[in-house]
Amino acid sequence: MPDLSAAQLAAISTIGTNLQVIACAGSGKTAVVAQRVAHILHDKGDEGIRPCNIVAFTFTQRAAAELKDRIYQTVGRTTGMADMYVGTMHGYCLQLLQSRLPQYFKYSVLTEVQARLLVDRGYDKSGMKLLGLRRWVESKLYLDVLGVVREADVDERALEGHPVLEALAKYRAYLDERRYLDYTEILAQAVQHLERDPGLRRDVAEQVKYLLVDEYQDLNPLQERLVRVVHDLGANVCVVGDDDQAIYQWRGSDVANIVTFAQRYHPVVQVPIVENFRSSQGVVDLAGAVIDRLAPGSRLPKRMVSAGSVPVGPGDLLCQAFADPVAEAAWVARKAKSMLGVPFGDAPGAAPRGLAPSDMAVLLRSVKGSAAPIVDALRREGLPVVVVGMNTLFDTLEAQAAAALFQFLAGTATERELQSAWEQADLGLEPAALRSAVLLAGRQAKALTATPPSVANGTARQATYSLQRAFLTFLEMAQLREEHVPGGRGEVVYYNLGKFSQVISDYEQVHFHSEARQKLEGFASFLRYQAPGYYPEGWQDTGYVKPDAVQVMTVHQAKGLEWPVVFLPCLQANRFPPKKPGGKGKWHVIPREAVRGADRYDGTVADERRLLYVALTRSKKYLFCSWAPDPSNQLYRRPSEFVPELEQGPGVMTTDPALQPVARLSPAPKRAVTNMALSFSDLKYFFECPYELKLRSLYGFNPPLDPALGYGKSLHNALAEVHKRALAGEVPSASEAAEIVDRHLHLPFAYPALREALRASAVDAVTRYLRDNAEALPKTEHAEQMVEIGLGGGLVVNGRVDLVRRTDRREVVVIDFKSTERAQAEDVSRLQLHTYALGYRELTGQPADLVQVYNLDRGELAPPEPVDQDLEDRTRAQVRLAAQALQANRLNKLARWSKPCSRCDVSGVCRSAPAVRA
DNA sequence: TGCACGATTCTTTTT
DNA sequence: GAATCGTGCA
Repeated sequence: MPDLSAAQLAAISTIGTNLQVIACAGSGKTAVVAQRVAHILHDKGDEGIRPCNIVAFTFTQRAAAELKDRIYQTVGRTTGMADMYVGTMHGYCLQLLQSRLPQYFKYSVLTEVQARLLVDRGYDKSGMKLLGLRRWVESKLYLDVLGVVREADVDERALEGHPVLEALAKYRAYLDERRYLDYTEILAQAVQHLERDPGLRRDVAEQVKYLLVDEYQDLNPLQERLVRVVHDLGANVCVVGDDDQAIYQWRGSDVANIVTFAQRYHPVVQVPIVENFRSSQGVVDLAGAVIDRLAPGSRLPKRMVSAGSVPVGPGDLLCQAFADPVAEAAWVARKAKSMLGVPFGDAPGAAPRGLAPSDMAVLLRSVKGSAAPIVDALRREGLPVVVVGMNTLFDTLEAQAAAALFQFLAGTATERELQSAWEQADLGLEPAALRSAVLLAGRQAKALTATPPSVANGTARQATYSLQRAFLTFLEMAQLREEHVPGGRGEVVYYNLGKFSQVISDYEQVHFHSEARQKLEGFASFLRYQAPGYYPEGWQDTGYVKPDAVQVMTVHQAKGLEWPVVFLPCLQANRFPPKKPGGKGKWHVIPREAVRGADRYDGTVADERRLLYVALTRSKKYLFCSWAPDPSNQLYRRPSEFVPELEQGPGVMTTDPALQPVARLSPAPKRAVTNMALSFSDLKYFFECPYELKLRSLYGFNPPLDPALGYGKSLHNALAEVHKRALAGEVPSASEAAEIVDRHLHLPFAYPALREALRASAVDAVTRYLRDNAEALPKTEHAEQMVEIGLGGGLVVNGRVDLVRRTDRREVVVIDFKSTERAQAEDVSRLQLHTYALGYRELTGQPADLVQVYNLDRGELAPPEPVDQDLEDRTRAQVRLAAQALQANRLNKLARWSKPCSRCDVSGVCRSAPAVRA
């Protein structure tokens, strides 16, 4: 940590009043926030302030991980850190709902795609029909509209009698009926309960004493209501942000929040931190010149100054024009290559190192429209490239092959087409194996046509047709193996097929009960017409490994990141700023005047200017802007309106002087501290089989939905309620079991007979548990307790302990519940328990004495096992080993077919069962 | 220079 | 469905 500036010190030490930190780009605000947390804990510890009294909101999970890591580094090992909330607002609200309000235990969260599928499935029930929007084609718009109505500052009077309100009510009832929350609903429900529910208000008032809000300029009105209500419950509020970096208005963020904060909260101390420690004087001056052209009234007055140690040199800042995009891309690639090994000092006084590919980024307004020529050129120069967020799934041959399987099963593709799609994909399959997979699919298709749909709703159990099983079976029959895919494409191919498996899951979760033929036909047409548009941007890669590569991404994605070298190409008119999209929009559905500040959704030149400002301030030293007319497209023939001011900006040259540095070093990537948060379930998979973890968590292969799915969780939730009530001093009696089970039982995929059977066994289990544990329950110490184990080096393991209680002899016992739904190897659950014991120690500073497993199906408490230091050390070492394997992407298959393989749902794409192999 | 017309294109993304 | 381009005409 470098010496703190006066402004930074002021921000850190102001804890007595509300605080607004106006943090310019590169002002070291993460460090400031972390230090402020440390200061609060240190200073207010005597007054009883503990980590659990502090809540910090970030905008993204990535930012949360970074902040958390920084706090850990700054605060050091303090007990109870797992109780400090550092994360997104959505995460906090969900946790609030699901830890304090039992009616929410059984709810699950829908992704955007799933919400859309659900709306299309229930066109009428979802309320969409009321607005006269077209099914499938306009469901995205419908959800956008519902988002605005729930998240914006809506003028109720202007909307009175408008059908959108009725539609929203229907949509909410529909979600409720299916026990779902969508992202907006998480916030909306939490805010509503916080504003109205006295019990919850009391709890939160008691708990939250300090609230930190990062990226405050990006909050929308609903999120601001959350901050307001927590403040009104007595929390000290500190908001950190920079109005110049507000780039999410089109999503409803309201800069007015940050501009008027001091008028709306009091008392408030405002601390501007205008020193930029990141960039050279040249970058700071250029960015300053750009942002100073914003209309003065709309921003907080400030002037960023350079406070870092990075020197400026001639040719550091360029803004060039090229003949066409290909020439531009070629220059970018050549320049990037020539920057390799250029000496660069990361910190004042630090020995310079040679720049590596990962020190460079190419920032674009839109990856989709502009990335291709640049990525090609970089690859041609032999530079490793990572493109974030480009949707390529349905363009890949393997995804098309997977889609062909379902087209074939649905009768919309021929056997020939199926076979050839898989041959085209070139996955290294044995012809005979592929042939047998195709033939089996053919037999399945035939069987489906033979069964008339009318028998579908017979009284007997209708075997549900599983799309996922069809997919996995096909892959198994075809004997697909990652290591047999030619050309080193195994990892990519598996990643894409894993994503496809998630597409199936999304569809099947919503259409689970459809009759086989209908389900197939529906899915096939979904794949053909909808899916490419439903999955707009590729998912962030989930790998833990960060390759040393040039990053290509959008400016939005670059927010909060920094590089020594930044390229900002494709500065064309109609691209940056982009031309307005046409089509039916929100304002065709809801009247503009009903939404306060409706204009901000549309995007203005000012927004684009802020976006440009964000792009420029990502650079530490080298900043290469450029544009070129695109002769193939009449829209993109002129330069962006920002190009002239960049060209005339302070210190900018319009041709590359191409000065060679005196001495080049060999490229050495900055040793990145990779923060890694592992969940207990990751660890569980890892210890069972590292490759299973890879297939499931990294690639995303999902098992077929089980009709009994949700039973284990329901039981778990029922017991969670029992324990929470016990903690509150109110132990339920065995006669309440049925009532408790009914509150928590949620079996979305069970047919009626199964549901009844499972309900009966759940009531049994809970009754038995309440009866057998009547005396032990009052000794509950923690239920559903979050624990966290810091292993150093940015590595954190977190999870939730089912139950901690005291024995008659006052020993602390950590208990985990098991139901046979997902039985697991003995040694794995032992390890898990000992990890929990470690977590308990980190949480309380006290060791746990015993660990124990309670089998819910049999109502049996296994003999307790003592925790000893030696076991703890071994567990710690083992967890660290797992993390290292994950970081190194060393997730290998088990040596041979073994017992876990027979239970593994995804073994079909890993290895053959012994019988088949013979 | 101003206007009508047809052709061509349509971003950003977290939870 | 609408924004914006180039083209052709007055």
